[in-house]
Amino acid sequence: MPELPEVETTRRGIAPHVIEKLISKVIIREHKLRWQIPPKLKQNLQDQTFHKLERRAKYLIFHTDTGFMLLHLGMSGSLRIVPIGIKPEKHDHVDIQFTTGQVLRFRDPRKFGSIHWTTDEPSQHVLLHHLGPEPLSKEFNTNYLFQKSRKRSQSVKTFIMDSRIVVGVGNIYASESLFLAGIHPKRKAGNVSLERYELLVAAIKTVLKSAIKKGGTTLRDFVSGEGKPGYFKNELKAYDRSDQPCVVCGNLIKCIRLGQRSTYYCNCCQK
DNA sequence: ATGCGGACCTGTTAGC
DNA sequence: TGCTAACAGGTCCGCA
Repeated sequence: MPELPEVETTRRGIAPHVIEKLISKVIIREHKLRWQIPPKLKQNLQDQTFHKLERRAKYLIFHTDTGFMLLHLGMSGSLRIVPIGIKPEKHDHVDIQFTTGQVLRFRDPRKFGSIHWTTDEPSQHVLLHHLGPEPLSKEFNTNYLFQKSRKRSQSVKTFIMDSRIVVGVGNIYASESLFLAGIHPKRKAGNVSLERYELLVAAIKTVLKSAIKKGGTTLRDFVSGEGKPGYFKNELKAYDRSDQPCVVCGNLIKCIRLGQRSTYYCNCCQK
């Protein structure tokens, strides 16, 4: 369930259990996720300690004395803290055990997630260096987005989902942000005014912040290992609401495909 | 350079 | 009820 708020929630949830704890054992049951897990990961982590856990886009960056482990949850990945001794289930691919008696467990049924190791500055990593600004940073502002959008013919929705433009806007929050900003998802990015980009930037920040806040309420679930899905579902105004009345005008929410992804909007409120 | 479609996987659900 | 097809929160790659 990882969009940016879920990744951030995961980071906050697991950090107290993994930071400055001694790693006693690493178990890799499935080496091939989206890419091969580095064969040396095990020995790199053995007897090490994570000093810092950062998030960049949807990547989690674990700092050690000798390098960095980068982890992406893909579409179906999750990280849990469980006590040592709990039997792994079918899609529990990686365990990192600590001398505290706890295990950081990586589960990913669809195997779209990935784990990497780098000794370079993580921002220079081949998968990170091209990334656009964080949506909640000052760098991501009206002028930036407006400039980037000029002469773009693609839809504004696929535009804001492009990680080179801005990171962390996934399929759910793209629909939600455009709804909040009153912009039709199919409109050409180059054809949206400065004034409306101001609304969109504000909407993206508002939606993500509020979802992170909601995610905060499920920290306990993440940590204990029983993640309750759908905790923000009732906050959604457009996503997954096909044929249900728009909360603003009452017209039925529509669903179309854009870039092979379901896209929800109100034909009356979004122009 | 930009933008699109395909690919990677498995689980769940809708439809016949 | 049982099988099949479509679809799911991401994002990289290659081609036009």
